[in-house]
Amino acid sequence: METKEEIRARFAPSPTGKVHIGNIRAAIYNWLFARHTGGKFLLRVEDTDLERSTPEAIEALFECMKWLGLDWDEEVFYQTKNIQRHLECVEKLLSSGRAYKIEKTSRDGKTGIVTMFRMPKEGTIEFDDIVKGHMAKKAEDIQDFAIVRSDGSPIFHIANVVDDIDQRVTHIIRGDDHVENTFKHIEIFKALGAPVPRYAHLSMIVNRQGKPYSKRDGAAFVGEYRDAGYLPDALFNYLLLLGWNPGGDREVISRDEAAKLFDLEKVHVTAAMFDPKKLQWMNGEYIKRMPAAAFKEEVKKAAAGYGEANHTEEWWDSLSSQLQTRTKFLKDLHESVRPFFDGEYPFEQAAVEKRLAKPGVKELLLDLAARFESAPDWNAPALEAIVKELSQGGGMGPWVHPVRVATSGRGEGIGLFEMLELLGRDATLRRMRDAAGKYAL
RNA sequence: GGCCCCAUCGUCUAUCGGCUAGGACACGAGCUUUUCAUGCUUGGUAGAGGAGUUCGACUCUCCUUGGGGCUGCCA
Repeated sequence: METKEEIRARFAPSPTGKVHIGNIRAAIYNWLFARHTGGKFLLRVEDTDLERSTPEAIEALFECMKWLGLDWDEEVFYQTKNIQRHLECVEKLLSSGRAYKIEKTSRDGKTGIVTMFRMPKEGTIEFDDIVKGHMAKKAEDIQDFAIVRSDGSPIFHIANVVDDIDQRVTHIIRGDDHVENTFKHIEIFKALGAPVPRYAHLSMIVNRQGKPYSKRDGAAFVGEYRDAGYLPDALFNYLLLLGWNPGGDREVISRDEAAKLFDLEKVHVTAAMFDPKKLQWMNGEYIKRMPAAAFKEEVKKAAAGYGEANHTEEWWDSLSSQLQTRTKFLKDLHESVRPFFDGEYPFEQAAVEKRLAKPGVKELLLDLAARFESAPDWNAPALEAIVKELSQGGGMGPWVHPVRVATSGRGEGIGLFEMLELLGRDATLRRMRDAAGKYAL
């Protein structure tokens, strides 16, 4: 009886300081596959490019993984620590005749001895890709290729395969750009007497022109989305949908649910175009679905530094519930929360011109301030009743707009009367009168 | 050039031979509304082209066209 093989998937980026969204999608699919199957998700750092693989770059990679909730199993595997093994395996290939040394001249004109891997000269190499299906290629169509440089350092092909053997990787889920390499790598696995893992090649994320999405097309790195205020779960969900869906019409899918439903076989073969608009929508969905308490914490965080007002929890609850449906990005909170606190707040030029710098507005504000002052209760319904009475059944716009700009400096925000309630009587009256003097005609 | 892969609304996609081709984003209209949103209702837009298989093809086969990938002492 054969014991059931443990599934081991891996994400093996070379750290460059920034993690590309296409790359992280591969990480997401690996993670999902491992979590779905109950297998292991391994992280291997292919840090053989000493120039770029700085400690900072590696740290940035970890950070990005953590931000997206991509926790890995076992210790991080560093490719540079396995160079001895790579070279040992090359020796084996050399002695079995599957590798040979030859003098070559590189593109930049330097001549030296490199070690080449010998491909078979006839027959076909084939494998069943979990997403692309059956793949076959005539051996004669693939050239022998270098595995050790003239300076003695192992090249990607051998390092990658040996590491996969040593990490006992059973499933290789990676970018489409590696399909051709797969035919080569399969031969190395065989030549080394190792079992050939299963492969799944993911299509690329492309731009409007159908070319691989790059930094020229917009934000291409995970860090940029974090800095722009995207929620990690929203990015995760959006990237997940770019090439896979659970069937039916479900779109907003939690990480756990995705892990439950994920199926590599249903991953699309076709390239997917990146749509920032839909990502933005997805982010809004996640903000709307945030637990109220969590959102309130974000509001408080955004307000930190605007002066210490002793607001009650009810006050914060009210503010944050008003804000939650109108917030597209958490980082916008810092600005939208500003008028609710004492101290300077900016007046938007356009809003001032449109709503305050008009004849009659000064009297209107002063008159309304007086009426507000004698309001029996300071709450939204009471204030609304006052304006409603003034408007005599017509629209409340002529009163509402100037008051909003006068008290917040901006043309938009949460419901006006809710805002005034939160602002309180003193601040509201003071601001209305100040603005009447400063800006209104 | 050679080899490999791909092809449904503008975009992401559902469909696994029966389709009046469904959903989401984006866009338009409307309702709700003090603003901005949310919410609700609603509109338009798709199977690259050509053969074949079949009672029946978006779904299967072939060709054409178009797109992408690879073709390094990069990964």
